[in-house]
Amino acid sequence: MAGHGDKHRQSKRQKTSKKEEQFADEDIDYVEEYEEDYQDGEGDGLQKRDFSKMELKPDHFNRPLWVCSDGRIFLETFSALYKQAYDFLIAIAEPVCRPESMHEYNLTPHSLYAAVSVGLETETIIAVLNKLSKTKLPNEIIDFINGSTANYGKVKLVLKKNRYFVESPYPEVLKTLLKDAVIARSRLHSSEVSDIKGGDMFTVSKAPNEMGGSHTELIGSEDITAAIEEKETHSFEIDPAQVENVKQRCLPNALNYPMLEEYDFRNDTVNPDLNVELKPQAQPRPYQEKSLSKMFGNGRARSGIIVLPCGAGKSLVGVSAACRIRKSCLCLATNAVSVDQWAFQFKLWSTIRDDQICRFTSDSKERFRGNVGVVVTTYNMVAFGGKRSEESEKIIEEIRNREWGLLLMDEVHVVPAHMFRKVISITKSHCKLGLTATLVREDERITDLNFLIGPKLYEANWLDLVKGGFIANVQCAEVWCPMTREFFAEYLKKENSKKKQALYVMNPNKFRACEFLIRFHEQQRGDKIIVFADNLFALTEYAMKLRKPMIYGATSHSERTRILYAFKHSPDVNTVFLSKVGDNSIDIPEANVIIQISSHAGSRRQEAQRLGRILRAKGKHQDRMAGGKEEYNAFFYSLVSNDTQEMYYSTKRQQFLIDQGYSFKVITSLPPPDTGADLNYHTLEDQLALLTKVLNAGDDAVGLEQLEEDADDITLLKARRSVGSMSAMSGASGMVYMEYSTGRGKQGMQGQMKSKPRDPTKRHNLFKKRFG
DNA sequence: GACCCGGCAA
DNA sequence: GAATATGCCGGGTC
Repeated sequence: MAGHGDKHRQSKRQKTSKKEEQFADEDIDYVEEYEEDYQDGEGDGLQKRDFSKMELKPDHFNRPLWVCSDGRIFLETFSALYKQAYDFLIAIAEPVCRPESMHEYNLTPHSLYAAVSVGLETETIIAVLNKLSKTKLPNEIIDFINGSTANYGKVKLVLKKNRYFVESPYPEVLKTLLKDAVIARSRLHSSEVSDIKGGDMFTVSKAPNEMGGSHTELIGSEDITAAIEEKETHSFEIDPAQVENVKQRCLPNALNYPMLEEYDFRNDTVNPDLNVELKPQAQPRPYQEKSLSKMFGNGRARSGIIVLPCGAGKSLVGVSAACRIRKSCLCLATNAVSVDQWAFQFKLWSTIRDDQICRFTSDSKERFRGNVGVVVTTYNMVAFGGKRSEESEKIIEEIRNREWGLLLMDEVHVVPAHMFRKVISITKSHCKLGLTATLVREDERITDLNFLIGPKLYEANWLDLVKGGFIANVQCAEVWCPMTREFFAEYLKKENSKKKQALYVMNPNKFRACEFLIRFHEQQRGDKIIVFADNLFALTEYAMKLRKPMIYGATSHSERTRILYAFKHSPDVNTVFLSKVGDNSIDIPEANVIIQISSHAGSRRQEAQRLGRILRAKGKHQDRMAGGKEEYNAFFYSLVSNDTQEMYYSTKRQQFLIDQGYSFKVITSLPPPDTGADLNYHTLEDQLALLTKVLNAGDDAVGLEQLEEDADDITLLKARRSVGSMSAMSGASGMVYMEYSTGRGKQGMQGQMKSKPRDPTKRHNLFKKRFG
């Protein structure tokens, strides 16, 4: 326990100098061919950025960054300084696109806010950026950084005895803030202050003795020194109900005095300590350690968001944070299953006793004795507006009235913003930590999260985690399935988009591609496969025809667990069909292949979530990767019907995967030519029968009873052995059907260029956007 | 106490 | 804007 702590108590100054030392000491063995490689790429039209007007430093090839005057930054990932540059960039800028060889970042007021929040200072940012840049920093950039960060860190939001105070060493700053109508209106006039001048007086307190002798590890930290010099802090109280509004007014895009929320938990004598620590076997991985160091970098606990892929061990980060703060902790999850998991994780990683932790859901209302502990519950439970049971009423009152040291929020990206607001205004916490796998959400409310919780403290690069073997190495592919003549004719006729959808999802060629992939992965590789479909009709049809078990909303809980158990343990059940249920609550670490046959219009979040299902490192295949040679151990396929609306949606969604740095391919003929006679819907007759069925189903929807019967039928099947012919896979193992590829890999770019289609109009939108 | 169902909300 | 899944509650059965 103490061992971990010590590392984070280093002063910022020490850290900076250490970093600079590294830069200086780094024996850069720069190979010139890298440079040529890069020039080639550029020449090919890879990224037509005009760097020519910039003045290169003489030793530019030692430096990994291109900094443009508009705030964009490009990082060469093959540079010897990549690691340091990456850590630095991720702290000061937003990642835009992170493929294999060249990352793109964006410098924004928000990202700089986040940088300052984790302790970086204006001068440091400029100095390090300059050091890493191939060119002299554009003046615009220097001005931008100065202008954006000048006000940062001057105002703090502090919770004391259940009351909120805006605090600053600079009374004139507080006056500036109070000129804002919203903030002025939110101010509470504390009775202790003689308020003669009508609002100009602040509560003045001597700087608390927090930086006195006992906490020597803090000496040297610059904002502490600043506080010592000031000696006094000034503050005014605000209405707890207005906290959100006040915070919003202070953001970079408004008054530009963003409020830091830091919790000086070591000196909190009001709230009782929670006597828990990490068990010795809880050894955080390097990136987990790094995210914690961002949070606790100056000996206090910062509020903010940590982004780690699914399966990378978010819960250990959460539990570690709670163990470091050692105060009461409220842990919020999205559903009851997740609540159980969190309670389990707390007991697994920490020394917490059963009577110090309790779950609070609709069907388990545990209550802890004593005045301090951990409560795990759902967002719903806290934000619930309807009638509550008597028991719930009591517990929720306790939650409202208590002062929480840590508010731990799981999967922040899936929680609706209004729910968030409610939860945050109901609970009073000193520190909020949001955990998420991705900050992408279609409604673009990420900025809300930034001020509701705090800035992004750390974001792991997925590719680095892949290389470290912490998560699976995923091959993503889009499979283009030509519509059959008859289906396409009907598709063109239909006006109703729902019917159009039914037609392109049920496209026989798509079905055959799906069947082919299932066989290939089950039989050639022994993989475990999940097939996703949002469309219930399609899901049922596919599952029944292929005689595979499926789970959807109406599947009972016991049935779900039965199917999942079989999927995990039976060698005969290797494929399961899931509706949207699988997007969130169901966790299936065994699966390493995902096939999407239909999905919702352009939801990148959904995509990321599904990908997360297969991301955790696959033990069985892990060894192969350790051998040094890169090998895929997980696969993600999106099946798309050519020339339909799906093409458009799909394109938008796949862009996300590429930006995340996944290897990505387009496959244009599945099953491979001259194969597939043994797959379903091989004959025109069968295809037409399917067409009739689809068209009829559109009119009178499949009755629920029918659906239930079908479902029963399927679950019976799972006991039997699937009867597909095993010998029919000839020619399949060669994977010769790949046509275009992009993303990472040494052949990545060159391969791409060579196989680029001649006729640009025939190019997929994806490539138009990136290379056109 | 474990499970199931319908109604309701967001 | 419709459709879909989920959670909470209360009320049931076994």
